[in-house]
Amino acid sequence: MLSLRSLDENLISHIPPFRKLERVEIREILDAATPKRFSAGQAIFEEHEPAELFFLLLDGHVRVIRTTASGDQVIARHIVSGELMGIATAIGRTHYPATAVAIDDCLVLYWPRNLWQTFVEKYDGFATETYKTVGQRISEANNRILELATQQVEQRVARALLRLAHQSGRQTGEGIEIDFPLTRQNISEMTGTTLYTVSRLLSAWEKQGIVTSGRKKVSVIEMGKLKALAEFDPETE
Amino acid sequence: MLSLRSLDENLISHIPPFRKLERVEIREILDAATPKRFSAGQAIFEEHEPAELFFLLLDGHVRVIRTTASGDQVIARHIVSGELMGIATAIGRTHYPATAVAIDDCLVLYWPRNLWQTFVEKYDGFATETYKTVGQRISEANNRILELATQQVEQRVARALLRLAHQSGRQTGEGIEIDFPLTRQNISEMTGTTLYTVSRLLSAWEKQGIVTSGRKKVSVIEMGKLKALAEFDPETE
DNA sequence: CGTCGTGTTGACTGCCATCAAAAGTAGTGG
DNA sequence: CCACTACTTTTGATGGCAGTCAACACGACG
Repeated sequence: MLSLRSLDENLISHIPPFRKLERVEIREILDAATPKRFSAGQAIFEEHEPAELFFLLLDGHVRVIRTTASGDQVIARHIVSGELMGIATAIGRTHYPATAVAIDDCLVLYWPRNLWQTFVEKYDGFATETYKTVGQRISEANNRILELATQQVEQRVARALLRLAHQSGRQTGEGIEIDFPLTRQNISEMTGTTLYTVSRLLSAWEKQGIVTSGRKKVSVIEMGKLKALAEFDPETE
Repeated sequence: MLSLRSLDENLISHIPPFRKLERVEIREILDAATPKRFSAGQAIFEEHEPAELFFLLLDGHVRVIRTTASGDQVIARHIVSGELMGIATAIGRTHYPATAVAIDDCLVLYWPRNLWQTFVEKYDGFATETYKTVGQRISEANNRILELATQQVEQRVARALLRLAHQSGRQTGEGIEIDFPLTRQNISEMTGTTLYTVSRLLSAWEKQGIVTSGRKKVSVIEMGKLKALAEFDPETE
């Protein structure tokens, strides 16, 4: 675990938005930052709150959640270490559009909103890199729309697992384990289905040796077969 | 219809990204622009093409479409006059993420990609306003994900119609008519359903006096009732 | 050892996709 | 002006995917 005291330049020098900066500049940025720990389950910021701060996740995993009027939850995305979050202000939003919850113990840095403008103007490459991030998130969102609109539940769940394995996977003896706690319910909230259906799919896949799973744990064993399921198109069959 | 010759400052002076600019600046921007007409059905730019240009729609309606590997189409959004489009470059994309097709006859202005950077740096408010636009599109995308993941087809179609009526509605004697050609198939591609289901819904609603519809035409008569359908939540009933 | 959160499985249901066929609407050219 | 064609829309019949409900099993943790 990273310590609160060791805010040295190496911490963020390799992260895209800061990569092109001089050590002095990184020093400035770190001096302006406040580090904070969040323990598993704690909310880092809440939907509809004024976006006073923006964050950089240094360690841990964060789930970004939106809730409907009727109480359904949808997981918008997962944030892994090295990513910025709560950057509503970058895109002209004054309030957070979603809630961010620490999945495991997290270490974040944060800055007041008004420093965003400074960073953009003062630090070369910061704007470009963060807008690239924004662009990627738009793409992701549009891809999800495409999936939800055109694919079957089985394909969507397969894709979700592939993305998680790719993004937060840890190689183990057996296969690739998703390295944060993940319930059937969580998966259903990522894919617009129910925990029952996810449970049935995982059971079936486990029988075929494609995945193994336990309580809040999922590992992908046969990447290839899972990819096949994700790309399977009943029309062309 | 606007003429190609009448590129005077009033054309764009009221549009958000340009609103704060001096007449001289607007003149510069217009002098750098190329106007072009597209007739109904023509593609303005295509998915996966390098994003060499960015556009401003001056008149007409544009549909933004994505196509899956299996040939399904999804309508990402509609663009109405006064909106920028093809601004992939703003968010660090080098290629267009979707295809834009003229729904009716359209008049657009376009600029080469490399002028984007100039606009952002030189013209005050341009960056802020366009990033606000980007932010709105992210919100829209996330809202659609929420809808697709949690709502029934009926609610999604109701919402889609409400949005269209709001965005491109024209008050008529009877109600609010969506002022561009719109088929059942189009609506189904906006909502992730089939043209059959949309047809059934519209028929049912027409019997209840909520909408009227004809070939490629839909009008909303009873806004209130349609809103009720859009918000109806089986769980709280 | 009891409790609570999580996961599994079976039975049932219903929404909505799919398929098929026919009717309505524009636009075209003879 | 009408026949012809292409597209759009409607409606019925059918079936299946996946949601819902219920009951139970399992594991973690105090």
